[in-house]
Amino acid sequence: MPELPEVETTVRGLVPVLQGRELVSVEARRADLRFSFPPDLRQRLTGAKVTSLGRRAKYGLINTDRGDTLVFHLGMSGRWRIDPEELGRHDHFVVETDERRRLALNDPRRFGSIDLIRTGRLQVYEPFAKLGPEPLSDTFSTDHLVRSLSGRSAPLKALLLDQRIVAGLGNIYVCEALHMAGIAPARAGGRISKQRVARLVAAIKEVLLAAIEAGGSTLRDYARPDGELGYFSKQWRVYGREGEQCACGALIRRRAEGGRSTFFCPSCQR
DNA sequence: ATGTCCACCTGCTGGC
DNA sequence: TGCCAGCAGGTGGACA
Repeated sequence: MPELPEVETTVRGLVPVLQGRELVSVEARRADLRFSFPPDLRQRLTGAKVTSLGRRAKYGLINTDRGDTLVFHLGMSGRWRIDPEELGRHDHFVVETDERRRLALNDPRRFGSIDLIRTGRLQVYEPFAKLGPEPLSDTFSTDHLVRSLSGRSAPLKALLLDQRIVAGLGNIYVCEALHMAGIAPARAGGRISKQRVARLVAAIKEVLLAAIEAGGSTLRDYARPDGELGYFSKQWRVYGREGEQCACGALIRRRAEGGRSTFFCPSCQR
């Protein structure tokens, strides 16, 4: 379930296991995730101490005292398993700490990735270079979004999924934020009043914060091998609710666009 | 440049 | 019960 809140929750879940710990064992069980990591990754990580963890957009960051940052992306189906009893065929990357805690990056579809980057070069790291602002930062403002949408004819929903405009939103939270802001997903990006853009910016921040909060309370579900959805899935107002009643009474609709499903309320989203 | 579609990969669900 | 189509949280490349 990896959009920004899930990655944030994952990173917070890794902190107690990894922060300040030495990596005594690093095992790559298969290298062909979305792309292959550097061949010296294992050597550079083994014996290194984790100094801190972080997140950029949907990427998790694990910093070491050797000046390297392990960058991971969970793709569609990735998650970290904490202290798995045994390893399965989708546990592609496994580390063990000096406290004998074990972490396995599990990703059946292998759309995720890991990479090892010099920490000082993260800003010029290619996948990061084009990313837009963090949605929860002050840089992500009404002015920024108005500028980014200006003159664009693509559906607003598609533009919000563009990580160059705002980094970290995915299909679920875009649907939820648009519903919260009362804006139709198909509306052209450049044809939304500033006032409504302001409402949208607030809705995006609100829905992400709420999801992080809910995720934080279900961290254990997250790390578990069965990979259940966090509690926030129970708070979805439109996502996954085709045919159900919106709070306004109308029926929620689903529309497929470019291979993705959009859920919306035709009555309160205009 | 912008907009749109598709491939990448595996697993699960629902309909027949 | 078994099979198969359809669908799934992301990303980036191809194309018009």
